[in-house]
Order: sequence, then C-alpha cells, then structure tokens
Amino acid sequence: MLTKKLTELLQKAFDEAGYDPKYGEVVVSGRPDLCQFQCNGAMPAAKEYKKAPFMISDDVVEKLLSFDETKDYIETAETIKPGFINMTLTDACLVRNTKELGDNERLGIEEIDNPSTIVIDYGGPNIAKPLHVGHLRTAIIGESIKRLMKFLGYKVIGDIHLGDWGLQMGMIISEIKRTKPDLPYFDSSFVGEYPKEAPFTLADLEEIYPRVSAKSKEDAQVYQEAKEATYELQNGNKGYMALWQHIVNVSLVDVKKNYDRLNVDFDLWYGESTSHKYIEPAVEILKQKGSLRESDGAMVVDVTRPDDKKEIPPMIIYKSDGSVIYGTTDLATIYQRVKDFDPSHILYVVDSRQATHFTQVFRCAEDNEIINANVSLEHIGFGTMNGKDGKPFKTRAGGILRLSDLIDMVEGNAKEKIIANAKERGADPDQDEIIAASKIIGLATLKYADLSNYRMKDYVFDLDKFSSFEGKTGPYILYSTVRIKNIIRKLEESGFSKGQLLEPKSQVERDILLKLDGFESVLQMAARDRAPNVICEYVYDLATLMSTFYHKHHIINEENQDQKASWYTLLTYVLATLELGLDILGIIVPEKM
RNA sequence: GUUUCUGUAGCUCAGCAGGAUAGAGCGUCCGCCUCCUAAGCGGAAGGCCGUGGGUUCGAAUCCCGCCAGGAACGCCA
Repeated sequence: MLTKKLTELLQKAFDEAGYDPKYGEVVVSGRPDLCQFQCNGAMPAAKEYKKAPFMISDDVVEKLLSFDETKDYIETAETIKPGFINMTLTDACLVRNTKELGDNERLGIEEIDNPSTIVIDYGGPNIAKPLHVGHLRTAIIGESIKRLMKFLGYKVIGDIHLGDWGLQMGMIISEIKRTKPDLPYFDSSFVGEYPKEAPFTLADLEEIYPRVSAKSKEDAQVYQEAKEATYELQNGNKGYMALWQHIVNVSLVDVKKNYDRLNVDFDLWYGESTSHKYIEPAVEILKQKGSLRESDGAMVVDVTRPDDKKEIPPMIIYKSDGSVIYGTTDLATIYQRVKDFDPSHILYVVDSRQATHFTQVFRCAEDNEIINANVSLEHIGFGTMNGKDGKPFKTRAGGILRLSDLIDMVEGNAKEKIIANAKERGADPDQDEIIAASKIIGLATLKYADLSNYRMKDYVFDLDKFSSFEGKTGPYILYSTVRIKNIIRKLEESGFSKGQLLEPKSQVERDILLKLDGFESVLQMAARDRAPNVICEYVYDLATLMSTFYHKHHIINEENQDQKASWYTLLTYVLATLELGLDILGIIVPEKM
C-alpha cells in the first residue's frame, strides 16, 4: 500500500527534522488536481512546536528530498499554503507497485496475524414461515461481512441461527393437533417409531402458520394451547419433538433454496433449538450470581447500569408460563459459542429495531461473566427496506412480500432487459443462457442496490431504478467486468501474451494504478465499520475508470506490441480486483452478458 | 415522554479515523456508435451539507441545544 510506504518515509523525515514522527501520516490526496498524496501533519505539529506550520513542512520536505530512497518513490514533494505537504509519485514507482500487487495472490493485501475467530449470526429465518423481504438485508449484509472478514484472514463462522424454538413452533404444533388429533405424535401412550414421512407438505405449513397466528389473536383458547405446546416442546415432549423435526426438515429445504438464490451460505445451520441444552448451565450461572429474580410471574435479570440515560427493561429468562423466549436462547447460544469456538467477536447482523434486545442480552452475558472481557459482542444493525411510500416494503395488496417473489421480480426484470439488449445487438442467446444470465444479473441488481446504501439507513426499494441497467447499479458493474473479460478472451484467442507493465500513457491509466493501490485500505475501512458500501463505491469507481480508459485507448488495435502486452497485463489486474471486490459483496460475475 | 438512527443537488444516495474548490447516479440540457458490448463515453446546469451555538489554525465530518422524520421502549422474534 503506497500510503503506508509514504508514511514511513514521512515519519522518518519528521523525525530527522526534529519533529515527532507521529505527524508523518500520509493519505490519498483530496485534491487530485494538485497531487496524488498529501501529509497534513505540519499543521497539528505547529501547535506543539509553536512554529508556523509552513516552517515545519519546509523542514520536513527538505529532509525528505535529501533521502536517497525518496527518488525511488517521489517525483515531486512540495509545501503549500498553510502547511500541506503535497506529493506525486514517479510513474516508475507506480508501475513497480502495481506489479507487486497484481502478481500477488492476494493482490498485495495483508492477512492479519494471529487470526481470532469471529462468529457471525445472520439470516435468522423462522422455520415454517416463508422467507420474506425482511430477511433480505441480514442475508446480504451478513454474507458480505462474513466474506470480507474471511478474506482478511479471520477464522469466520457464519451461523444462520434459525428461529425454530419459539412460540411459532407451539402455534403450528397445536394447530396440527387440533386438525389431526389422531396422529401418533399426540398419543402419549404411543411407543415405537414415529413415521418417517411428514404429515404435511411445505404448502400446508405455509398455510398453517398465518391461519393459527390470526386465530390466536382472536381466540384466547388457541393462544393458550400454543403456549402450552411451546412449553411441552421445550421440555422434551417426545411426540412434539418428532413432529418438530418434521417441520424443520420440510422448511429447511425451502430455506436453503432461497439462500442459494441469493448466493448466501452458512457454515452452521444451527438454530435457537441447538442451544436449548445450554439453557440450563447458562441459567445456573445466573442463579449463582444471584441475578435471577421473579417479576410479575416471570423470571428476569436486571441489566441496568448506573450511567444509563435510558431505562433498560429487565431481560426475561423464563416467561410467566415457564417457557423460554428468544433472549434466553440467545444467551444460551452465547454460552455455547464461547464453549465451542472461543471467539474474539460475535457479530449479530440483525435489524436495528432489535437494538434494545441485544443490549439486554449482551449486558446479561457480560455482567454475569458468561463471556469474559476478551469477547466482544456486537450488534450490527441495519435499516429497513421501504416501499415508495416510505414504509416497510409491502406488496400492492398490502401483504408481506415473499423473498422468492422479490427475487422473481428482479430476475424477471433482468430477463426482459437481456432479451431487449440482445435484439438490439442482433445477438441470439439461447434460453438457457438467458435464464442463467438473468439470475446472475438479478442477483447483482438486488445486492448492489442494497449494499451500496450505508447499512444503518432505511432505503427505498425502487425496482425501476435498481434494474435500470444504467449508472451506478449492479448491472453496470457486471457489464464493465464482462467487457474486460471479453477483451481478454479476444487477446487469448489471437494467441497474444501478457507482457511487462509499462509506464502509464495517460492520466486515466495513472488513475487506475492509483485506484488499484487503494483497494486494501478500502477493505480495511469496510471491515472496521462493518460497511460493505465502501466496497460498492470502490468497485464502481474502478469500473468507471476502465470505461474511461477504453475511450482513450484501444487495446486490441494497439500497434505497439509491448504496449498492447502491457495493457493486457493491466486488464488482468483490474479484473482480479473487480472480481475479488464483487466476490466479497457476494455478487457473481458472468462470462457473458 | 425517554432512548436511538437519520436529515447533504429537483429525486435517490456517497463522503463523517477534521484539512485546501462537498461527490456520484437518476432527471434536465449539449455532444459522441465505419473502432475491444452505446447496459457506454465527454461536457453543462444544479448545493449558505436541517438549524443555532461550541471546540479547532481549519468542521458536512467532533461536542451541546433545537427542529423534522423513522424506529424501539416486559413476557412475539
């Protein structure tokens, strides 16, 4: 990374000029018309040394220019107005640096030392309920953060954390009992093997939950039975467990299908139920600490702290009916994760609306030493995806939009565009090609639109805009990337080989070399802030620079063979960078489009 | 009410480890397809960065107040 090397140089210069080296930090210039890199350290240093900033920057620049190694990097270094140190690198340095990055397997990006384990909890779909738009952001953002951390070298475990242990399971079980009381699962005297086949289909399940959920709101009896069933399930009713397993199995097929379409995968397909055997030991700790108390019939733990600005309600461990709720399973899951994986971080990529809940759970775990001080629990919240009315996205009829329907919409839209575009170009792709391309492009449309927003913000889902295929969109970036692939393919087909990277022939080309160097700090910033949107920004910038480049230089028709070979090499570097960036975003690049 | 997130161009959004002239996309206007994909490129117009203070040599960026919008505030997840 060039800023790092330049910072070393500047620190040395500050030091030798008699100033604290800490002022030597170099950043990418905010004024590319003036210089490529800048150091602003002379201005804060002016205070410490009670000197005019330009006197300091003059000293530093003088020292800097006296070093032998400076010539290897810097073309010009000068002091400007109050005390900026502006630097521009030699093209030779840029080329040398680019080669180092491009020829490196990891594009020159450092892998962290002594990697710790990070558990990322995202996805969180509920069993027996179809996935809906509300599940989109956690999946997309979580997947991207997972990939980013993995690439940076952490040992990352992505856990889907299925919602499979709460009241909704009791609702479904009690409803099945009501409609099919003769099933063996409800016969307490039943001995032997329960049937292997589930007594319902996925379609049945998807119909049962909304029905019983609505009924339970009207009918207290129904609600009561659901609660009782939940309690019995959680306490090991054998028939319920067997039925529960059927529900999980049937649902999971569909859940996996949805995540596949989103190019999202998990290392662990655990759920709330997985941790249920850890509830007891976790609660035992709470008891030993004397934290558990009775309140309105429920067992709770207080999680307030003296400097609280807001009253945090106590966390409920056991409801007044004796069953556990998601706070309890979350706590038990922390206990389990610490025991099994010894993580340094557990990241929860969950809707911001659950902030209070996580405050409760985290405090409960910390205060009661279920985790020790080296484990960091972090809620990575995000805003909602809204419709054009500014309210959470709904279907036209006002219902909840299924995730699969959303994906269908986006893919369908991509398909129309592909066909229209092919027609215009006189191309004639076959059906399979069109379908494959529409899936990939649809995915990029959806993911780029989502990830390019800063995650805390709500955003408006506007299909027309996102799939317009123009401007700052997923399809544009794919288009740019595929275009590079096409040129490379043509070069390969003509038997041409890559060659030595030559010095840039234009400002765009120079800008590309500088941009390539900036990738590492972009990834670091994205990781630090858990903010994939900075990667989106970067990928777009690089793609745009490439488009400008084509306008200026024509690679295939280039007569100078060394130049052509050099550009070929450059293309492979840019492609590798784009592909890596897109892969971290969870976006797939097609071969053609 | 309390807490929290958000407020930047007509619209949708970046920028917020403080730095020199605040950036994109869409939309509007002008120009560019005998040449690797025009899903593109070049250019123009468009902004007292919600508001008032403070810190600082320097604030869209940090701190405080206010205004506006969203969200959360005990047995759903």
